[in-house]
Amino acid sequence: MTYSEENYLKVIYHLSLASTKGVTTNAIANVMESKPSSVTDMVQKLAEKELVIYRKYQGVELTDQGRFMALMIVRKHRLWEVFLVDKLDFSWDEVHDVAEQLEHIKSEKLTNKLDEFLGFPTEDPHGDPIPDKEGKIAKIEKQLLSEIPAGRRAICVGVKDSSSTFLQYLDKQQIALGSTLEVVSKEDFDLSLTLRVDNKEVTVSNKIAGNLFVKLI
Amino acid sequence: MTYSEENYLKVIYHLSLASTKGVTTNAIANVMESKPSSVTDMVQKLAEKELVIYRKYQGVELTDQGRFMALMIVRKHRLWEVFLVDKLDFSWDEVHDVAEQLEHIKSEKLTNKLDEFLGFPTEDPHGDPIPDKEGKIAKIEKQLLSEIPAGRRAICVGVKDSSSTFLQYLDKQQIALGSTLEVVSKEDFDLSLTLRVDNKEVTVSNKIAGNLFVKLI
DNA sequence: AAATATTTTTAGTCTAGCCTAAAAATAAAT
DNA sequence: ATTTATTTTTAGGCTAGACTAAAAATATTT
Ligand SMILES: [Mn+2]
Ligand SMILES: [Mn+2]
Ligand SMILES: [Mn+2]
Ligand SMILES: [Mn+2]
Repeated sequence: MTYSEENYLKVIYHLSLASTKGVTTNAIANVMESKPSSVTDMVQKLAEKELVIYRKYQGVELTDQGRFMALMIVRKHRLWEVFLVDKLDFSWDEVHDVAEQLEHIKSEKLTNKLDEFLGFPTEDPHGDPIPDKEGKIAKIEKQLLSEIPAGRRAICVGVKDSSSTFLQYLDKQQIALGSTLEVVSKEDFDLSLTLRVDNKEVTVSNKIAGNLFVKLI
Repeated sequence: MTYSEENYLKVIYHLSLASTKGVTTNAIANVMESKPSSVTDMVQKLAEKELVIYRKYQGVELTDQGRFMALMIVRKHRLWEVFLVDKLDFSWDEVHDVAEQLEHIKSEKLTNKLDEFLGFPTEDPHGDPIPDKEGKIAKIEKQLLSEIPAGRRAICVGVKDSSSTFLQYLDKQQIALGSTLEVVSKEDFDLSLTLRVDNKEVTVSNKIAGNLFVKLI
């Protein structure tokens, strides 16, 4: 498995979570910031290796083997993110690019020892679940903050967008995983929300609320 | 800097320690398990980038910039080896291959935070010195065990060969870094040595003794 | 249903990093 | 000082993984 093949598998895995149909060539190209023709090439190679099922013009789906490989990459990515934050004091907006590299290190022993060293974490610093060594991944109970009606309280449990601009915005608003958010009111006009966080009121746009995962309490 | 360029620089660095002259094409090809023609190719690219000085048929030497880059790769390699042994309970014969991968991770912050997390170690699990972030590397005082005369005592401080067969042999003989070795006698015929280690006597061949670094006490 | 737009695939190129085989330079032996 | 052996370089090829441009298939409008 090359570095590049691993990246394709991971992207296909993430895209396949969003839709039940086959993952399209263009969608992959967009995420990878490459060209559809390059994607077609690679997808045909992955099909040769039986990591995906490919039918011309119909997109691709992961095989069981392909999904397992993708999950192992996701596992490594998220474990390394935990390592960086918990052990090396990185902040949650600094870990992604380094984890993109570390996820390709090939050593089962390393992955499993790291998992143990970190205390078998179940979630990464962004609230995403960490697959175990068998590829089992917990389904985390969560909704988007934008779907919560006024008057309800919820705990922040994850982010949909984990770009550093978004994460730094949350830091500035003092919103972290585990924070309790009360939806004070919701504007009909732009769907912006007024929240109470730590006894302070903040207003966030619908776009912000649509990228924060919460759990009602 | 590609993965491959980094490997070349590192190999050139290691070979340049052994001889004062330019590092030869064949020597590089041997270590890299590749062909001299491939080496010539790459060496010309590195010369373009001013990482080495190359004169046809005369071998290469690192420039200051090239040496610094090589040292940063060596630094990462050895820090990761310490991490694997100290934090993840790898044994000293299991770390090299994984460190070969980890040494290519590009993040100064990661390297320096890791260094700090490990308590700024000065040596790796094989007794090799770890360059600091400026590229300074301590010269460790050491001799080969094969050069120690009978009757003297010495502390084991490093290995020249760090193949897992050799390291496992040392484990079996209960020789570790820090062990005190007394040279009880030396055979004239084959230069084999009888040592006292932990009040037990062991006989080791000249080949073994030629791969163990010690410091007289 | 036909026309138009979009998506996807194919065909052909390019570069990095490897290779083999042949030529050129250097080193060693006679 | 030649001849012979070794080392190194050049020339030409191959594959992975990207690209552009053109063709083919599918989706959307009219
Ligand atoms: Mn990430
Ligand atoms: Mn994450
Ligand atoms: Mn090593
Ligand atoms: Mn080492």
